[in-house]
Amino acid sequence: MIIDKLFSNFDNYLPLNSAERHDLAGRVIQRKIKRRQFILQENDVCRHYTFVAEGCFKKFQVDDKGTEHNLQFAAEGDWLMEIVSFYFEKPSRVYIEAIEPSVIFQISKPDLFHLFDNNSKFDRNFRVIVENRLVETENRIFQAISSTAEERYLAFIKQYPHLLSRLPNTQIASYLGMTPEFLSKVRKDLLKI
Amino acid sequence: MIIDKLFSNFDNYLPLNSAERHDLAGRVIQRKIKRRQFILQENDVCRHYTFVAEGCFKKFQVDDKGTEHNLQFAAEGDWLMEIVSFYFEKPSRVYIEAIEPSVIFQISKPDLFHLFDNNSKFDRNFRVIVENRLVETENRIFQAISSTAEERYLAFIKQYPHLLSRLPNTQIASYLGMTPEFLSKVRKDLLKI
DNA sequence: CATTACCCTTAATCTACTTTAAGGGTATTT
DNA sequence: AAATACCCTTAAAGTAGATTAAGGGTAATG
Repeated sequence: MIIDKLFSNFDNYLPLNSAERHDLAGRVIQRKIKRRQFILQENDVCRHYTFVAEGCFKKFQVDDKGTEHNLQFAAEGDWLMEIVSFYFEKPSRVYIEAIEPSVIFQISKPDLFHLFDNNSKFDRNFRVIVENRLVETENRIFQAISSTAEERYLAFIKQYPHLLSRLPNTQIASYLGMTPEFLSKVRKDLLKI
Repeated sequence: MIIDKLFSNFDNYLPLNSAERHDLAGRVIQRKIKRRQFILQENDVCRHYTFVAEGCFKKFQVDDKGTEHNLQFAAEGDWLMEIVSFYFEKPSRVYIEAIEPSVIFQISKPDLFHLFDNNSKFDRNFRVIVENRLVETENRIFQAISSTAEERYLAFIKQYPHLLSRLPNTQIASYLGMTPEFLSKVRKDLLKI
């Protein structure tokens, strides 16, 4: 069953017993998402926490010139959200779009808060999910302000080897904060060594 | 009383009643920190969540060449932590140093978990503290990968006007990912317009 | 009071990265 | 099968920002 991927994700934190799994299953919605389909657009309110069971998404923001900048990729086993929009019901500044045909589980704010109120293990688990995300973003900031384009690309390869073959280089360049042309040069120079 | 600054910080989330304030007060340690004093060094384990009641800190990471890169400033009312180090008791990769004489409140992991276990309001509040931090870091990533040095400096002025006069430009340049010399140029060019 | 340690600025030179333009390859759609 | 939309690469020219070096100002320290 595909929902087992959701259950076993919690084994990384505080694992759920069968009653808790049942509670969770009753509160999530399973959805099939096509390639190029958006599950969140700018100015919409983010109504769900999303767990990716299969496939891959990109979360990105668009600047004044209309250029997209990827903030996060999320593949199998990853969580996705736009926190301010979700908790404060503000319009989202980001888009979330499927890069591959995907299967996700989504949970709404009322359902999530119901879980929080009935069992503090959910509070704890979702705090850890956010904490993990914070660790990733702080690492990225350090790299963005301290590394060259080549160093950032090498760090990406090391951290996300499973994504490398699945993503077009244009998307990786956007994530790493450089142009696709320059990424192409970086890759060529690395082969020479 | 200076501890009221800690209590009233929670008014931004779920405010504490007097019993909860009493519980919290019994679990935090108040410390006076001198300018240039470190409260966390690389390779030490981060044993506390820190709340800044007075003064200002910088959290930074050092690259291979020995250059410091500021990840965060924390002044009155801000929270500071090195999440991975704190929760997993791993050696910290960052330093935290006082920029001004400061007063802080610190809470250890056992004391924090005691609060979590006895009252889920603390779980909830500390989740929101981490969420707020995540929002800030995601905004910074977007700026780091999409903006010029001038745009990043203008955004900094707008977001942290209270820090501008308290920090030397060398520290701001390190936070924004540029050299102090170039920040000086950016500031000069802005005056001309 | 003298001295050292920062800190800010300016300017010349250098380089990492962007922009623009173009050509060929491979999916996706019709 | 043709047409369109992506995608990757290369290369020339342009620019944002780094590096190096130097001078002067002001705050911390003996």
